[in-house]
Amino acid sequence: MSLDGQLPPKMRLLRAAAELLAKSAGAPVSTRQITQLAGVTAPTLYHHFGDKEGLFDAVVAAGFEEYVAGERDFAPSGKPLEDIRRMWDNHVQFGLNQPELYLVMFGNIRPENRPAIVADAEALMEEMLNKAAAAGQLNVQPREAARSILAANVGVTLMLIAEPATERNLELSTMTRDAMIFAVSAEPASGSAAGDSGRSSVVVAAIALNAALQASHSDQLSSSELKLFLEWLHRISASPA
Amino acid sequence: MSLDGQLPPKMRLLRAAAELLAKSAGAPVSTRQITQLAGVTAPTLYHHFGDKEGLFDAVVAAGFEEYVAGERDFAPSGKPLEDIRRMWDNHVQFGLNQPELYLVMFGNIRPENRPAIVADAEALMEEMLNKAAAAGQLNVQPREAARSILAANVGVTLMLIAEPATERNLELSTMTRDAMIFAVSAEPASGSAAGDSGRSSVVVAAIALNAALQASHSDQLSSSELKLFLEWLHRISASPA
DNA sequence: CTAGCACCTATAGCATCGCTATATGAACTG
DNA sequence: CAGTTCATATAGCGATGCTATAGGTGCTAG
Repeated sequence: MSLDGQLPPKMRLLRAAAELLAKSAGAPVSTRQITQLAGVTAPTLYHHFGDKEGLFDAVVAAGFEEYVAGERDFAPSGKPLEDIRRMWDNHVQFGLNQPELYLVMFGNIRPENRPAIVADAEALMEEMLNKAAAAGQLNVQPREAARSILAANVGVTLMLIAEPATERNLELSTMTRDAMIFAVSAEPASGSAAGDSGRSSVVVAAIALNAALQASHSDQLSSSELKLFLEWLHRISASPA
Repeated sequence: MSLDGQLPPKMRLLRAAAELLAKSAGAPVSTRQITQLAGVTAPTLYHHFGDKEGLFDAVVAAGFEEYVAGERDFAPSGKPLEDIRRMWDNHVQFGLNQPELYLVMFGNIRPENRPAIVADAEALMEEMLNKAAAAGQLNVQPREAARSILAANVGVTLMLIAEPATERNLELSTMTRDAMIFAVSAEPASGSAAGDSGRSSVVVAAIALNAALQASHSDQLSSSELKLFLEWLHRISASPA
């Protein structure tokens, strides 16, 4: 009805679905609404997307690419940990800007459904954490750290979405963010009398070396040697604090 | 059909809904399924609960009371922070035991829908944190700490639910849990750090690890393994830029 | 005992939902 | 121009959430 531009119906369906999904606050969006807004009839939808969920997945995928693009845009700050902070903030902002989309992406994930997007988000975070690890700023395995940080990031975003926009307190985000990053980083942390929270420098160095090795393809060791070497490295860096 | 006990229809509807919701993995549950299992016809449902969502809310409320009861059961440990750890673990376990119920409770929360349950959960956590604060073990306001911890707790639980049960790694939970508790506790801490020492390469990391390994007698590797490991480390360290 | 009354439940059906069997048109290929 | 493939439309099926209406059930009052 209003999206009758010259765009191909597939695109019009995507936009219509995204638009309806965005404005209808939580209420279910019917395929008939979508097809009508797109100026198309039902079979067209099912021809292109197979399923209502297929269409929604496509919308989510598009939104996710936008999200990833936003995350990748500002990487080049020299400080990896600072980049992770911005990544966190960007994640939260994305969720608050498009709450419905975000809820579909992260609020309804079920085992068989789609760990795909979550896995991508984890990979993105891990990639950034690898730089921190290579710089010796990481206390734990990048993968574990990425999962942990992302989990907290999602939890905070969901909680912020849940409360009315007027009384959203972003301090919840920054506080949790810094708590997670601090707990994961190899910063001084020192001075604490209780002091077993920081891990030994062996572990930190091993983690750093591991990340550095995987980043640069050193040819000082044969592949079989490297394999064993990495295994030992992993054993060291996985040792309990 | 099978829940024809002498229980009143209202209770039978609740149990039928809970049972169907629990076993149907994510698939939508129809009112017809529920009423049939409860041995009741449609209007009965709407007379008692007004709405399908009303019925689900009742199920959620019942489940939440069970959850709260579980949380309150073991409070009396002398150490508040230890209690919070158990509270966290109990939360995660509840989510993993009844994933569908949990997803309805925490996965779909929208501003107008029901911050009620979340608020209750926050209050529960805050109550426990107040004891920690009274003992001088807290670094921030109990309310903020409660919100932050609960957000991370929900995020972790959702992430664990999202991945197949076979490869669930509970270490994600304990790691995030301890990170949050540590960041909130009255240790020196100081959340955001700025310290960055220059970026390091494979060589630098290897040298660092070498030094660290020789300084501390790690027992993760046998002596023969360690010897070969150090040799390789040396080879890497000696490699040209 | 019966009349009234509030409560609870059943019959039947509406509007809408996601989806599809089938057919028609357009566009490219030989 | 014939044949094939892709894309859209017509019409309708089964299932869904929900309801207008009516029919029992148990009570207390007369």
